[in-house]
Amino acid sequence: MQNNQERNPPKFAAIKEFIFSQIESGSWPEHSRVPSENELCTQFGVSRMTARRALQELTEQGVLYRTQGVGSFVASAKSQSALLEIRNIADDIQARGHFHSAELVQLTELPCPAVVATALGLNRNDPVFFSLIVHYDNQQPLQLEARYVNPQQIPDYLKQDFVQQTPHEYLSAVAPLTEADHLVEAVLPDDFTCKYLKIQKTEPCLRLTRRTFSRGGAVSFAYLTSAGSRYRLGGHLNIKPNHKN
Amino acid sequence: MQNNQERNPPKFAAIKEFIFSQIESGSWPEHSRVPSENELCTQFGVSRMTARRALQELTEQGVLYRTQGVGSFVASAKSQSALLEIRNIADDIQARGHFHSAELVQLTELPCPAVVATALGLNRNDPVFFSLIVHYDNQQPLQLEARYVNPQQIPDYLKQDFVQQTPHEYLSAVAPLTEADHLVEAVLPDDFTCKYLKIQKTEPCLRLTRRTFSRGGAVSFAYLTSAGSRYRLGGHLNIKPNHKN
DNA sequence: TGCTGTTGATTGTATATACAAGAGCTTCAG
DNA sequence: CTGAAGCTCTTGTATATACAATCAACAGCA
Repeated sequence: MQNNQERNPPKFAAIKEFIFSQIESGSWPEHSRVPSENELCTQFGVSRMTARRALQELTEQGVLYRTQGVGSFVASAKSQSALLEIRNIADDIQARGHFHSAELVQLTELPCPAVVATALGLNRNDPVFFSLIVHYDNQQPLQLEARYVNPQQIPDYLKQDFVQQTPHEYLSAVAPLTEADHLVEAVLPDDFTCKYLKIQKTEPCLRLTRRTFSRGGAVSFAYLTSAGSRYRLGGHLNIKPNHKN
Repeated sequence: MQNNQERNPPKFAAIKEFIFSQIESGSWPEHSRVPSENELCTQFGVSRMTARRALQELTEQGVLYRTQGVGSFVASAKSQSALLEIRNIADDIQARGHFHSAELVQLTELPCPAVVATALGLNRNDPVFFSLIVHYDNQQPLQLEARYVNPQQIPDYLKQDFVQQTPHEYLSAVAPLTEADHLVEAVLPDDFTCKYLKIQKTEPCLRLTRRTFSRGGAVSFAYLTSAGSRYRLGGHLNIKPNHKN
């Protein structure tokens, strides 16, 4: 795997990439059927065991699920990534600028996901501003933040610090969350997170959520995703109450 | 997998169990060679692809590692699980009793692991008491606790609640940790955790550590492992400062 | 001694084939 | 109309075979 010197790209890898790209581009939506083993055989001119291996590995990676006697299907985005759907937009807007130890890699407008709508008191599919920020600590990517901003609260938002907090300040800001929010969960990283945090697909991550408020109401909602192993050193995750407002 | 009704136990599974049992019992120590694919073919009277599948899956599970041209070897216990070494003892002592919503599934004495020695102020390989506790919430396994108890502090330990705290109380007790401890990390579950929390190998877990103290010093050290998905409902992880001492 | 090439063992990839098991559908008898 | 039987497609397991790629060890030569 690590010694892949373009010697002889395996056929099953090509099939995997084909299937993954179809899902990634949205051509094959959630829970839709993917070609059966035999169909892949004829499409790619390979034996069934080779086609099978591609489907098998994608299943182990959580991209597909299969049922004997029925077929293979695209797993839900929830099990893959909430960010997968916007990945195609992101590649164009990388590296917008540097602010302290953080980097804004994406800034766009999106229809509001359900979770965010609830958190910000908006309606589903109302427009929200979406930004993606990588936080660094001594040149090492430490945390990926997906931030949704309430457009109705932009004036208040601009008064807040944007990307100027250190990662430690971000983490210590978690405490004043309301009970309705997820506090922390463990997830497998999506491709986006892998890319920016420079980790493997199999390395579990920590995800925290944070809401900020002003007198006018909820201003922003953010997912803060960190590589689990980056926090095994003592002191990083020194959560303490931090009620400033 | 879940519909294993003893219909037709696959041959590759039998080979996997054989290899795993050899490692578990210590017959095949770390980094020792395991039989090659062809050797397993003749030993078990199967084809190479079947023997290969057994080795392959054990490699994916972190039990073995393989090198082309060389062979297959037993992975270090560190990459498997710190609990693997005592798994053979555990099966006998399951379901000792029920205390509220927790179940003590193992109780034994062990040489002190390095991490625990540091946490409790003991020397490496000093004897410690080890207990394994499954916490339930409404019949659903919620958390697996691996608790190491300082034998020198047993009197103080017996004064503390044993398995009578609710999972929520356990989590809220995290706050008074010293900075030297890991607070929270995301890990992939070992076989033990899979078994007791009824989750898949691929579902990432949250792991917290907790130390308890008395006037005499550190009393116990525990790993608290929870299925990540179990805590996505609001309110479970309501961490707040809880300095009772 | 030191280097090179060969050889054998082992794992990686791939094909062709076969049968079992599960799920959905059609057909047909009652 | 209903239920049972059968058909077909799908995935799961298994075999036999072949070649490629990698590594260790050995033999032979300078």
